[in-house]
Amino acid sequence: MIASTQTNSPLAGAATASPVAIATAKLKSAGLRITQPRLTILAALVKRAQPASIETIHEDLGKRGCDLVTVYRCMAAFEEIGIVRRTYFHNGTGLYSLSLDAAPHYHVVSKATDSVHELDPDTARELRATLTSIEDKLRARGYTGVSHIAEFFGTPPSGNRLASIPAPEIR
Amino acid sequence: MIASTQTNSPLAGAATASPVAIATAKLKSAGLRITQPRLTILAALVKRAQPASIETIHEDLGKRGCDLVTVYRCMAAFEEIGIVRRTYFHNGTGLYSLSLDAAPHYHVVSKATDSVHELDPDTARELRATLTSIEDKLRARGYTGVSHIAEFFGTPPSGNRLASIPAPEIR
DNA sequence: GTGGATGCAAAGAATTTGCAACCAA
DNA sequence: TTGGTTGCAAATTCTTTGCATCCAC
Repeated sequence: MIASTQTNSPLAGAATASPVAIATAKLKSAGLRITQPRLTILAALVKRAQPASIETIHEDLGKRGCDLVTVYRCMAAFEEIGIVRRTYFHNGTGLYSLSLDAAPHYHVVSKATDSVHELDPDTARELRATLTSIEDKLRARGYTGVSHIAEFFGTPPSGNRLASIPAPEIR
Repeated sequence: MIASTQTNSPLAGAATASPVAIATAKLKSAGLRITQPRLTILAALVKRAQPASIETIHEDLGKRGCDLVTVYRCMAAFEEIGIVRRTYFHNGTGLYSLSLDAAPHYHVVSKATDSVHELDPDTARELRATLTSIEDKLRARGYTGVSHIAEFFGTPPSGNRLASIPAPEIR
């Protein structure tokens, strides 16, 4: 679904298309403009590769950073056209991550530190299958605009505190 | 797990114990005090029987209502000892619901209205099994204080108010 | 009596909005 | 050119904190 929306993009079929290129193609096809702040934010998201707060993303921007408000607005726009997903920190603050592939990812968010670990592929696949089938069930019942969130919280074992990129697998 | 923590309560084994009585027993065994605001809040939670915002719960209190801040503090305390669960509305605001049984419930939260529908028992059971097994995996991996959230969002079909919300238990 | 709980006010954090200036298409 | 975007400031919303008073145990 996500991939198919860009078949008429100049980058379609380019297996090596960078995440930023894919995202900008989606921006364009959504009628949104490619601006410097957006490119910078996208680059930061790619680099971080895991859910991060608006605040964190803003800090990640560095020299070419834009206003915090712009990050909020961009993330809202990105979410709307499906290039980022929003999840939540244990206290309810929003966490955003790139979602250029159709398959959502799932994470274990540390309650203590701000580290985020991704579920291992097998576990994620199983969870995704379950959640997707429930979404389908809801659509069959007439629900529209169906989405979901699923997140795990916990304190990581002490040796595992490093939120590396890419996130360590948990099995 | 939750049920077993009150085996030494005077109410243990009483199949007819009211939700409020169960909750107060848990408060007592946690060393917390049984106050009028807490009793009123518990009653409101029982009556509503589905996730609600702090604001909504506060409004539900009516005549015997307490300060909004007290609701916040009580819900935090309740969550800590496991008699309520916190989930999230689509925009990230917290939603609380009683969780006196060990099995968490799952909901479809309407993006438009503030209605909340509970998943049917079979679907919930399947989802719960999947999520619980992942939690177990994390504990085996050394994580502590493991919990999760899982929530569905969508716009319900018009007229589908009957989407299996269990009749509110008021005893 | 005493420490936990509450109310009120005030602070804080997260997020949104208004509007003029700006710039991508 | 022109409407989408941005920055800055201010407003909102949600939640937490300080502290004196109060009350459950």
